[in-house]
Amino acid sequence: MTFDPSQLPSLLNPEQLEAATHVGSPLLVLAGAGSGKTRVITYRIANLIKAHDVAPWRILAVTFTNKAAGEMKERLEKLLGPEGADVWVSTFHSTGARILRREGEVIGLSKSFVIYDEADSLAEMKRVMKAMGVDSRQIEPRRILHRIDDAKNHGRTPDDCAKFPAYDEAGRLFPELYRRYQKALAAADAVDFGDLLHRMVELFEKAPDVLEKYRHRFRHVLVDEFQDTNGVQFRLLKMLAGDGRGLCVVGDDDQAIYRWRGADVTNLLQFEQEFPGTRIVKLERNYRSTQLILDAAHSVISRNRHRMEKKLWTEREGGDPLELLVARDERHEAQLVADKVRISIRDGVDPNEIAVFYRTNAQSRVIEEAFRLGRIPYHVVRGRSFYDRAEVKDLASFMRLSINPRSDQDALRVINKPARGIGDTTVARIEEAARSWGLSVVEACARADEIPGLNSRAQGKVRAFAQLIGELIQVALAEGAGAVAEAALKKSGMEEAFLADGSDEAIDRLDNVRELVGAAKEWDESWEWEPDPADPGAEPPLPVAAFLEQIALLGEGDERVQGARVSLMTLHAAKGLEFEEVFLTGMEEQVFPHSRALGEQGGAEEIAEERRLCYVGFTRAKRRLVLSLATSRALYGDLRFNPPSRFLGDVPKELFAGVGAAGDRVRHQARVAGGTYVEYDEDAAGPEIDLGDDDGFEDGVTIDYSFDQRPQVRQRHPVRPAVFRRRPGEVVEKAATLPTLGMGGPGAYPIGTPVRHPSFGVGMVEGADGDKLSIRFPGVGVKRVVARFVQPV
DNA sequence: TGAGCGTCAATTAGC
DNA sequence: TTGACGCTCA
Repeated sequence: MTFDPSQLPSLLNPEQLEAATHVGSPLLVLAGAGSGKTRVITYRIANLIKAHDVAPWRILAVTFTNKAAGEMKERLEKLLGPEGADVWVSTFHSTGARILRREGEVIGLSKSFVIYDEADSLAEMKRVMKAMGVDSRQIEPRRILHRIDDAKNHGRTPDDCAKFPAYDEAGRLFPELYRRYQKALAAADAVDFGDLLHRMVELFEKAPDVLEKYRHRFRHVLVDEFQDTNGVQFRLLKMLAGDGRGLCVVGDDDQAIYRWRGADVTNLLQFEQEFPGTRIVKLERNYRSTQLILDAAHSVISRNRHRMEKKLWTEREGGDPLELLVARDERHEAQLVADKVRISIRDGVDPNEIAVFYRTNAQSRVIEEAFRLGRIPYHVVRGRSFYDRAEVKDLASFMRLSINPRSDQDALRVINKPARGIGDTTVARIEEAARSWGLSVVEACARADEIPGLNSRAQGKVRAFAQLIGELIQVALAEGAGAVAEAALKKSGMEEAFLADGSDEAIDRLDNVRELVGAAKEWDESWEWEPDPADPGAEPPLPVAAFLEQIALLGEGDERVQGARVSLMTLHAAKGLEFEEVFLTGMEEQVFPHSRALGEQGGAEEIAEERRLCYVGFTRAKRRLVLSLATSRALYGDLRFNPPSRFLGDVPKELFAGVGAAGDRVRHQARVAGGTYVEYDEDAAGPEIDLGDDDGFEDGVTIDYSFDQRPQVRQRHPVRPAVFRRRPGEVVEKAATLPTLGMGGPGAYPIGTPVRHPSFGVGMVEGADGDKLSIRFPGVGVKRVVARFVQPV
């Protein structure tokens, strides 16, 4: 139970030991996949406390996800007992929330500010745009929010942004939108996720004494997944860590897969320059996978440039060869995977130790279907689906109003939920009144009789809403989170409305909100306010407030565990996990690497990131790695024939089982009905594609996949592709061949074909895309119509 | 208010 | 193909 530092040499390998015990200079731990980094971090913390007499509350350990933070806390408490609970282990964002909650008054935040999630922010931005008269169809609110987030990640205020030249309408409006958005947040006493970091910088800059307090307090700062840090996060770290003597960062540049989210690997790559005197420790010994899997992973990742050289090794030599499943199409692929999984389970593999990965969420559908059909228990690992449900958010909004009635966002969300006769017009009048009086929506509602334009019936309903919130406030002041949740559910009429509806869907929703009530009650039982040793005078927050903070920042969290099931997830979601058997599906160009990374806007860095993603996927596997691809795939409504992923080609074929392995030359041959042949050349980066003729079929497409000239798969695709594409969006062939769809009968519509359309008359085919034809009709112009609506003339 | 329909677009997703 | 969104009509 109690940790003894003298045991460390027997618990850790030499590199881990150094990482865990080195003190006196900044420390960068390059921790390869499966090298035991969490172990190192926890032992390091334990060692600081036990061997160096550092008070637990002087240590700050930052992670990216609540899950990681939770696991670390748990381990620490196991190692150190109650003392472990005094270490600040939290995400960047919770750290921000915690400090802002305490000190935010300096920058105009009350102690009860709310945290907006994306949906809240989006709604707020839409309102800002509307108020400014900006057409939200012309300028996407999402895009603006993204830019705001980006600005915050770089520490830029609206004024800073105004200094940059604007290239378009959106750019011209941006600073003002940003400014007004921030103003709206401030008025609502709210912050968004970006603010939790950005405003902390603001706080530290405005109040050096506050910064000094925390800098002095946190003698040791540890950061996990350091490759995922962005600009502000690094800035905050630098502020807190000073010269960096107490700073220890742990990360792996090969697992940097969040550049698109603002993460900047250069934080890691240039850490040494930033903090001279940095000690670098590499953890290359892997405790997870077989050597064979590591070799495969290395063959993929080693093609990236600009990486910190490292190579994983393990004592688990050899291992089972990789497997490659080549399927006709995505359904077949799912089928093959399901079959293999079923066999594994039958042979005794724990379903919880099996995972299926894919690049995009859309791919999960067919896999789920195959699993359902095959009666294989599975679950799809997603983000925070529970708390994102509309009904759950509604109830949470009521709860937020109970501690912060100024949050217009929440007020507007639930003012008519369930429907209580406060329509759009009434809401608009309330908003207008609130604006002119400088009051919040709830405050304005309380003065319903003074709002211009409301008839007495509307006044009554509006006043009742204000009263409802007033009652919830009373409950919040006197009782726990559970009581508030329950009161909100009952008094708002939500429960009644769901029951009155009675449909399966309504009952389902009711179950969800009841679950939130249950979660709040459970929270009340287990939560207790622990004063911070460094700040004993702080007064405890209301239990509801603490609960809401928790769920605002929480992901799926403690997902209710329900028995043995196979996990389905995206590659991104797979980071940090491990499984005995891993199935990596969709190993095709355009799918993985994703077309977005290959297209015009995709550069070398995008491909490199896809490659890292592949590396992450491979290194999740402990014992067995199965890769699969589909030679044809229905995507965005039409059929694509994607060559095998270049990542397959990177893996030496000796690592694969059976004849014909990846890395061989792959040749496709296809013939399209209607006499249209498509030439398809690919550069050497991907396998060689050759779509020729000579399949002997009248229509349909035949594709040969051969590996080293030995035919592996030869099959006829019964569906004829409308168009072949070389790159997304680019029509390669001039003629379009259409599937047999009703009226037109089999046949092609080459360019120049005259056709008749029931409403536009006779026109000439100019092109095709999917099952749509572009046809020029005299006097009408070019129309895109569904092929089955036209007939050849 | 909500169902129904046309249009448009189409990774990844942490807090 | 699917899904989200905004608009119209009952």
